[in-house]
This record gives sequence, structure tokens and C-alpha cells, in this order.
Amino acid sequence: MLSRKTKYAIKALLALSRKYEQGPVLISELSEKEMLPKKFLEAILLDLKNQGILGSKKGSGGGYYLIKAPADIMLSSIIRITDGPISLTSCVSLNFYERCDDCPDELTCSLRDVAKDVRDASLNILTKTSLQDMLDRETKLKKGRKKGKK
Amino acid sequence: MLSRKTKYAIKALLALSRKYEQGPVLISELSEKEMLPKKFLEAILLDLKNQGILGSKKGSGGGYYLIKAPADIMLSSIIRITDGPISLTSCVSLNFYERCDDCPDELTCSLRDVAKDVRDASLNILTKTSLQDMLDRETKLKKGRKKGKK
DNA sequence: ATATTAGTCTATCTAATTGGTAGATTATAT
DNA sequence: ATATAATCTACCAATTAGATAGACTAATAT
Repeated sequence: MLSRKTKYAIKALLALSRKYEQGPVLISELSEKEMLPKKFLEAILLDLKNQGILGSKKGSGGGYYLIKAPADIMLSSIIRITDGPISLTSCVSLNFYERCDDCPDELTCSLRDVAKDVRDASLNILTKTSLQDMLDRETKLKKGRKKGKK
Repeated sequence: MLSRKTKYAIKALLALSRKYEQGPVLISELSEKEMLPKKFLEAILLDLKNQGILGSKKGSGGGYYLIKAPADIMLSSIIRITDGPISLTSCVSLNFYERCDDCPDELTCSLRDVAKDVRDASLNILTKTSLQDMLDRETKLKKGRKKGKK
């Protein structure tokens, strides 16, 4: 399950996506409009900045802003920053590989084999879904509901 | 990521699968041969029993045994017992549904929409992979390694 | 019967993680 | 200079993960 941290990050990033190239947005504004605990959000945004997703500006007229286009920021990148590994086991993680301390032989571990498949299936979606894609989905979902479609 | 609990459970269940219909196996035997902490394993096995996966017998000649065929026990069932939800968000969980406390509208939440896709992709594998499948994979992996294949 | 065996129940315990807050500090625009 | 707003340091409480100890109960062998 995604942590609150990750959900907050995604919410904030979606809000920043809607204001892409419209100048910095205040933490307090993000916090209020998106209903995110301010101090916690602070830490999250700082994290996203240090990982190269956001830029920031201090002083009046300052705030946070996307450093890349919403279409170039993938869900997988966000999750990895705030939650770490996406895979079921660390032994198949592409970005956080670690040997399972007790595993006698990785090459013949059937769980690892399945975990690999699950990882590929998940990443196939998460590395292809950008913030822009999510905004698009949102508008589609809203339209769909208005027209009473499912 | 899967918890240790889940990994231990899978290890133990695979061992019990190899001895399917050969009578009960001692906790202590499982613990030693599979290198699992005994007391922790005790709790896990009891859990699996209460969830209808294992049977048990007390007294001498007793132990734990599979109550269904290895081909009928799916990875998804095991993970759900020991780790809970498989999905990224509780709002798309088939077995542990819960509303996201802060979500203003589930029907137009784009994260939920993506989480649904990821859930389907993961479950497509996990509900189709049985303990028997894992044993089969294991032997295949062992053969493959002997012959030097990849 | 009773001693032995082996699962079950209750109760802890520690360490790590999660979610969150407070307050001082530093950079910047005016 | 001063107000603004991000950044840094330092906590803190609650929960979960991982694990152990010991009493209790049921079944079996002798």
C-alpha cells in the first residue's frame, strides 16, 4: 500500500502540474487547497526538490514549482522517492536491489521469479503514467460522470 | 514489499507442499530445515490454519499439513492472510476495501484509477500462481542452471 | 493412568517506521 | 532593513514488524 506521504506527494504534484509554468506556489497554499498537513508537506516537498523533481524559490514571491513538464514526471519516480522500492521483494528491485538475507540461492528462488513478473507488470503501468496522464484521466472521469457513463 | 512474515509463510507452505499427503510435519522440523524463527513461525502457521489453509494435529505424530492441494492454494490468498491488501490503495482493494479518509470523490480520483490498473495487473499473476506452480518453477530454474541456460 | 509430545494461548518486548509538530535559521525580494 | 518563505534540526506519539517466554490443552504411547 502507498503511504500517506506518497499520496500527499502525488496530490501536491498534481496541483503543481495544474499551475505548471505559472510561477512558484506557496507551501501554505498547497497545504490549504489540497488539505495536506503543512509541516509534513514541507518535508515532502523538500524531498521532491532534493530528488530533482521540484525547484524552489525563497522570499516573497517564492514557493515550489515543477522543474520538468508534467508529461515527463512518472508515477514510478514519485513512488520511489517517497516510498522506496515498488517490487514485492528487494531481490528484484531495479532501484533498491538488496539480497534477501536468508535466501540460499537467488537463481533458483521461485518467489523471486514470480516477484519479477509482478514487478514488470506493475512497472509497465507506473513508468508509463505521468502526472499529465493523471490530469487527463481526471477530466475524463469527470466528463464520464456528468454524462452518467461508467 | 512483502513482510518477513509473508516470506516465512510461503517458505513453510512450499515445504509442506513437498510433503503433501504424507502426514503432519512438526513446527520444529519446518523451523530447522527452512531456517525460520520457531516461535514466529508458530504464530504464522496458526494464522494460516485459522484461515483454512492448514490443518493441525496435536500430540506425538502430530504437526501441520496442507488442507488443500498445492495447486489450489494461490499466492494471492497467502499474501492476503499474512500481509493484508495487495493493492496500492485501500479504495481499490477487493478484499480490504476502505475509503480514503480525505478523498473528496472516489469516482473522479485519478490515482484510484491507476491503482485499479496496477491491482488488476498484479492480481492477474498472483491469483493464477499456486504453490504447485512455484514448485514447478523451482525445478525448472534448477534444471536451467545446470544446463547453463538463462 | 500417566508421562510425553506437540500445538495453542496470553503476554510481553524491542526496534523501526509512519505520521506529524515546533522553532530556529537562511536566502531573497522590496 | 524587513517581511517573506523555504530550509534545517530536533523532536514526539502511535503503530507495526519481528520476535520470544511460558503456561495451557489436547492427543497419543506405554
